[in-house]
Amino acid sequence: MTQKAQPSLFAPFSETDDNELVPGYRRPATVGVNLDDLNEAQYQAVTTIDGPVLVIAGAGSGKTRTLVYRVAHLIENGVAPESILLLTFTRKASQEMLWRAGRLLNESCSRVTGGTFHSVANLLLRRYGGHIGYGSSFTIIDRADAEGIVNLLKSSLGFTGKNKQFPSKRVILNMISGSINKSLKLEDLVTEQYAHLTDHLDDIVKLEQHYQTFKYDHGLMDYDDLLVNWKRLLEEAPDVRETISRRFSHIMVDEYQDTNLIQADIVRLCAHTHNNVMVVGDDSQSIYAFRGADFYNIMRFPKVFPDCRIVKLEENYRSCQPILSLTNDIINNATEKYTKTLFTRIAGDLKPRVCGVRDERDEARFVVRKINELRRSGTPLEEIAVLFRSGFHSYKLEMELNTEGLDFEKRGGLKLTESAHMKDVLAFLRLLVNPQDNLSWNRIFLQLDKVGPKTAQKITAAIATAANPFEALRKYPAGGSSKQGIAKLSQLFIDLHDSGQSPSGLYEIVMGYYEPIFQHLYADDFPKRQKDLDQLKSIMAGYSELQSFIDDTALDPPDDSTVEGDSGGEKVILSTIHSAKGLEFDAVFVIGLADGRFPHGSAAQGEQWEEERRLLYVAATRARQHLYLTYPRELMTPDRQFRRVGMSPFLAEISPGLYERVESGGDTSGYYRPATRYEPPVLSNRPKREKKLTLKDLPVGTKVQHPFFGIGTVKKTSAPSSLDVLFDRHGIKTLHLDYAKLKIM
DNA sequence: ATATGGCTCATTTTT
DNA sequence: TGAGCCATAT
Repeated sequence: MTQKAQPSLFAPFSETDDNELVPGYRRPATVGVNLDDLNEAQYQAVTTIDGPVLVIAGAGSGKTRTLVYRVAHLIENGVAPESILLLTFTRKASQEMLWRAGRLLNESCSRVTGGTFHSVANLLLRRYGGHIGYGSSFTIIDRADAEGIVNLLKSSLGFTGKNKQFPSKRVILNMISGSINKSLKLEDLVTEQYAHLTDHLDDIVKLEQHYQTFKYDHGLMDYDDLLVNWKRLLEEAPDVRETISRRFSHIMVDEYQDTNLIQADIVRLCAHTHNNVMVVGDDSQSIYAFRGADFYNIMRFPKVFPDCRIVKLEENYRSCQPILSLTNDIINNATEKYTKTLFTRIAGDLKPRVCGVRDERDEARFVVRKINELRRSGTPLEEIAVLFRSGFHSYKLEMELNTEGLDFEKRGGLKLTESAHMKDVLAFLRLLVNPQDNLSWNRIFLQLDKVGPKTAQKITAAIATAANPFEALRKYPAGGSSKQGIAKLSQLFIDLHDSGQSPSGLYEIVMGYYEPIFQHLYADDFPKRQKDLDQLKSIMAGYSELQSFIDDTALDPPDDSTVEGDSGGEKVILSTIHSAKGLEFDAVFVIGLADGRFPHGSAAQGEQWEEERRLLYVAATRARQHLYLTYPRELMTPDRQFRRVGMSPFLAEISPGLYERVESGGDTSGYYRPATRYEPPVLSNRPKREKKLTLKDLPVGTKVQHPFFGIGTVKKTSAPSSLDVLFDRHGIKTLHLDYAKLKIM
């Protein structure tokens, strides 16, 4: 279990180590790596101290180990840990890597700088960015905020949802981000990749311009700006470029196939004084093309660094041969491939299992049963992972795990800071840092009674441009019904301003104001949400600067597991495939391998299709010993209809000899019928599993159990068949008897 | 004119 | 679950 000791992954810069290479640094006698553990190719990579190195590495070939060992080797050879920069791609992977490094390198590791491109960009811009563009007072916004802005703009520009064809805000943001990362004009990107949207080109371009202006006007920055500004900083401020390049004498990049052009440029610029760069990548695992990643970066690397050394890692140290044969087969079906045949010496002859299941519920039960079997035979829960294409594919499984009492940790999907109540609280704090932050103002006004979108926008427009928005708010001539609310709000900001408190002190003041609103707004489930806020409080306690807290929450949102900490440890990992990148597990389930779900329904033939295939490759190569691939034969559509679906084409392509088929079997509930005699079920004709409950069976005060919400008490019933139940952990829920699977306790 | 509640519909992936 | 739309309440 990875535990973050501090909110940031970094060895932060201290005020004194500004640019000179830690004079007087004495290298440790040894940091304790044994290079005999390495194979020839790994040894080459590890022991190269100077000059550029390109490492082409297959799945499970010990990339991370190679990188960590190299760090150790560098330190043993007199390189100061402070001057090593380790760039990785995803948060989880970078945590995992630093954790491994920590075990090996002990105290030396805490002095290595490491993290994602975005967090390092933030660090450097904060420190050196004053020279350029934005200056130092901006608020970094996350995806959800960016969507909010686009939303706002869509309505103010008159692009309402009447036009079904108009792309969703998410698609628009992907386009904007894609065009930046690929250094393409938005127009070109649309014609190339979103041909079906060419009709809306003008609107999209207009929206994009407004989006950029909006951000600039309100001192906001999104993820892409971070990288763009980092690059600008390096290009346009020679003294800073010099300083940074000297500061980090050795740069290493993991998952290089996932970098985009900007990131490749950044690496080149950072290394310009020494060329001590080592990048590690695998073109078969490129799954971020949708946001501008370009695996030709790998091909280009030798051109950018002409004297570079190329090392290939082809031996797999992770999976047993049957798994490897299957994953090789997946990637061999690719239309465009760069040959690299992996082999292994790992023992194990268990073939991967492919299992067709009736529907998601059956799938969930199958997975839970297998998890229990694995656990009985000695596999710890945290060595078992269930992977899927999209966040919501695991909902059924989550319910099933809950009823079984199995703990799980979900990765990917909604972050803590993306939930409404967290954004509410953060909005107040953000305004203290950046009073121009229009979005946060808007959010806060909307909380007030008798204030809707129109009024909120009016007030925001009136004050956010003022020199002192707080003062402007105090003087704002609020009309009739909303007057009191605004006065209270104004008073809050005066209190906050006068207090001069630490972040946790500010939190207390904000909560004094927000608590009643909070309980009113989320009347049905505020107890559960309250826990999140308590977490926020404990996180904030670790900060002395509000600004750095705001930045970290945008870039590196805390997840529940790191904060709750000592909740027992043993947890199954549920993860989107994208978030599972770079990790490995003894047993892996890949679920939802149905046509239309994987590959994702809108993936076109061609490059998108190939990326989906690589995605399956990434998923399957996470497994060490046990690999299960399941596909439901029937899925629920959004309108609660069941639809028959086929097996994922990728699964169908695999030679049958490479896997073993298993039946989902063992389902004793009686409603399972063999798939051979399949008939499209009609909901009302289904055999009833239990006698149907009516309201007469559930008078007020009855204790009931719900598969997801747990145990609760009936508070109110209303004809014909709905009832309010108070659950311990989820507050009051209104349930419908026809759908809710309630049991009387 | 604006706020609010009920209804319908669709729902990628990440920093 | 949220976002958009429409009808009704204030």
